[in-house]
Amino acid sequence: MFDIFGNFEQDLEKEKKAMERVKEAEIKKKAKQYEPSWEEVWITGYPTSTGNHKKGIFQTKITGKDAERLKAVKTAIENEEIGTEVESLKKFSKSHALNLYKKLMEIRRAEIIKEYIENMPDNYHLINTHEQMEWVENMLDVAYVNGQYVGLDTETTGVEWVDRTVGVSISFMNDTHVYIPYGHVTDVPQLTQGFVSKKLKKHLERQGIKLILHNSKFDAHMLLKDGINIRENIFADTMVIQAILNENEESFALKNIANKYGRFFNYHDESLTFEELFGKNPQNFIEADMRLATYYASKDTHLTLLLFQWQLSMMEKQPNLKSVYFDIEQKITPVCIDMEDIGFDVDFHFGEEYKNELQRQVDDLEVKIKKVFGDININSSQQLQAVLYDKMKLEDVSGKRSADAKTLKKLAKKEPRIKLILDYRELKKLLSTYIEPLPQKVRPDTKRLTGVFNQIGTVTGRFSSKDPNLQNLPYKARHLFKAPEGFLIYGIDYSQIEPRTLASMSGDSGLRHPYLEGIDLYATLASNTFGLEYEACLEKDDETWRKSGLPKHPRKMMKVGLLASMYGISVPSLGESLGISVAEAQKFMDDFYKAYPRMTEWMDEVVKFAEENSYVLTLHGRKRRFIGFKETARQYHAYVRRISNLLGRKLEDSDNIWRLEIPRDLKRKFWDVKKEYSRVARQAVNAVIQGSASEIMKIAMIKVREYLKTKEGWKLLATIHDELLFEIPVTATEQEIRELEAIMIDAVKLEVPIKCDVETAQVWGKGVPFAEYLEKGMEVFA
DNA sequence: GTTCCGTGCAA
DNA sequence: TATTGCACGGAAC
Repeated sequence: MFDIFGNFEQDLEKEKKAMERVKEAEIKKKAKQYEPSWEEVWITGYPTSTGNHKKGIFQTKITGKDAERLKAVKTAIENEEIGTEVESLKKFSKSHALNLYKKLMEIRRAEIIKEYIENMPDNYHLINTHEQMEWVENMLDVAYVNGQYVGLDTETTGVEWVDRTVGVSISFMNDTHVYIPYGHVTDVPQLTQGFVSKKLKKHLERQGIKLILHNSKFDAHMLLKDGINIRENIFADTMVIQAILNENEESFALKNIANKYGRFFNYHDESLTFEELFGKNPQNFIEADMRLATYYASKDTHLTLLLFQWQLSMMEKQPNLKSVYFDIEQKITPVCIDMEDIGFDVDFHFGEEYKNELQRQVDDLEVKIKKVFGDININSSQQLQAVLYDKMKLEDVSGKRSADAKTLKKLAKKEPRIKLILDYRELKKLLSTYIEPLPQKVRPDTKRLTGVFNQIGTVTGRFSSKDPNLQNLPYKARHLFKAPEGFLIYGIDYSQIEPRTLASMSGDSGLRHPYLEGIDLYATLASNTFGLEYEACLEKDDETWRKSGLPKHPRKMMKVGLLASMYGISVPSLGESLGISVAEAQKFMDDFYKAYPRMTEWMDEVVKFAEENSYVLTLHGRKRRFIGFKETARQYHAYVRRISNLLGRKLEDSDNIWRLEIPRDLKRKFWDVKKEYSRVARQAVNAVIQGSASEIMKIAMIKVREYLKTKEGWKLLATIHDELLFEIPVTATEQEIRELEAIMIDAVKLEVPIKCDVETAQVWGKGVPFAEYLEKGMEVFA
């Protein structure tokens, strides 16, 4: 009986399923015939023949660059610049769109090239005869005699040390712009490199000619290979000036600056970049139509001259900035060129030995680690996380499954074998980032290792360094660099330059006191903050502070504490880094600020200034701008007032916002604004101190360069923020070294004395105090 | 090949 | 939930 019903039910079920299949088939058929709309393809998506939903292109995961490309393609198709190139929009996928982007760029490029050639301005000239060269020389003469600006730029085979100049463009104030090729691959006649170099050398090295370039260091290095030294005549570098006018600039490429500000100097052009025109391979430029090359090259110097004149007018309105450029940055450029040209002497023998030794140790550790943690790639944080947190089930102390050194050190307390990974990381980093690659990066022509120093590499005024970064070499990697036979390396560093700057600028007599008296800064600060005797705060006294109940040695606390106040650290972070409780950290900072009221007041004033002006000023008038801070500050203070009203009392900095009895939504909004406000407030105070200290160094470097000109064989090798490195003949006298030190000390007059420490070394990083070297002689290095 | 992320070095 | 930087290796596209 049940069977019958069972069968019946089964039949019914079959029937139902059959009908569903028909329905599905119909849907599929419909979907197959379905032609998605333009909107669906890009934005909303549409149903597919398999019954799934096809996502719109913008609904899929897209990286920033691709998003831009896709938008460009969409717009180009909508404007009928290109077609979709598919029969059905169903075939229009993201990858198809990205392919279309390449085509689109190709079409635009061809279009622009054609246009450039057709519309060549009649004041752009190709120079390829002796008569024309004579004409150019005449104009250079006139410009020199009349003190007129001369725009200058080189075209090259690339940006490496092995690359060479293939042509030079020059722009004159009479609106004449020329390109002189000598290394192109072309049927068009060219003057020879030797001829052009000889002629240009005569004019470009003439003392006082006012050369205007964009990224002048590059051209200076390139021209030097043809025997032309322009570094003394770089009157203005428009890239550097732009950084003084706006340190927040997204891109300092000439074309980008021109596109952004061109309307202010009557330059209307959606100019393409070199890469957009010629692709990544410089060879394409060298082989390009000479008319196009002339157009492109001439336009660059033309543009540079126009940009400079606009920048000059902007600096006239802000005299501080004008002097920051002409008194500091302009004169720093040749110092950079010197350093980049000289470089370090490398100890290849030591490098080879050390490399092999490190390699052995790394291999050894790798074997041990794989035995313990399995066959994983130790360099992969992802794989390491999986082993530590999933396989070994270690406690996630960071809350983020971190595998960084800080976290691993904590984990190592429960699992000592993690120490192997820490050791591996340390040695592997040293080997693969420094010891192995650095010796290979020496310049082929000089066999010395040169880096690039960027005078506008930071928003505060400090230098940055790259290729390689000579400012962050670990101690052990510094040993790769030595003084050549007959020379010594000298390191002269400013002692506590940032605290001194703070003491000077804030006018806090308490802060100035230890410097004026020549006693220990941190012990003095600790003495005043904790109310202990000065003597008890020196680190040789390890007893008094214990009895007083302080959590750490007061001098050590003070070192971190002062740094904390200059960086604007949060109290919990200070507690963390000192290993004390938040309450203890809070009390510490309260006491510190109370002991140095003028310093505290000054910091508040800096923030207040930033709130009112959206920028702060350094000692020499450099600006650090915080766009939008006025508004952030307004919102922040409005929230503080609102919350204070709700609480019926003043909201304190030490209040924990999350524990207050106010609406949750308000807490979140306040938290976000406060975060941004505090971040900028920290940056503002730090920018004044760091920026002013960096100016002292820059001014010192300018004066040092003049001094070195009077010495045979003395070289400035590098700047590491508060330190200068020199290569100096062993024959140098104490008197001479003291003169050099004095130049740094006297570079800028502060309200406190400035002090330097001098170190002498044969190998970088293995130096001894100068006094010790004087006493013991070369023996001291044995 | 490009780009992002995590990590780690310096003052 | 600390300022300013740059380089490397892995991973995803």
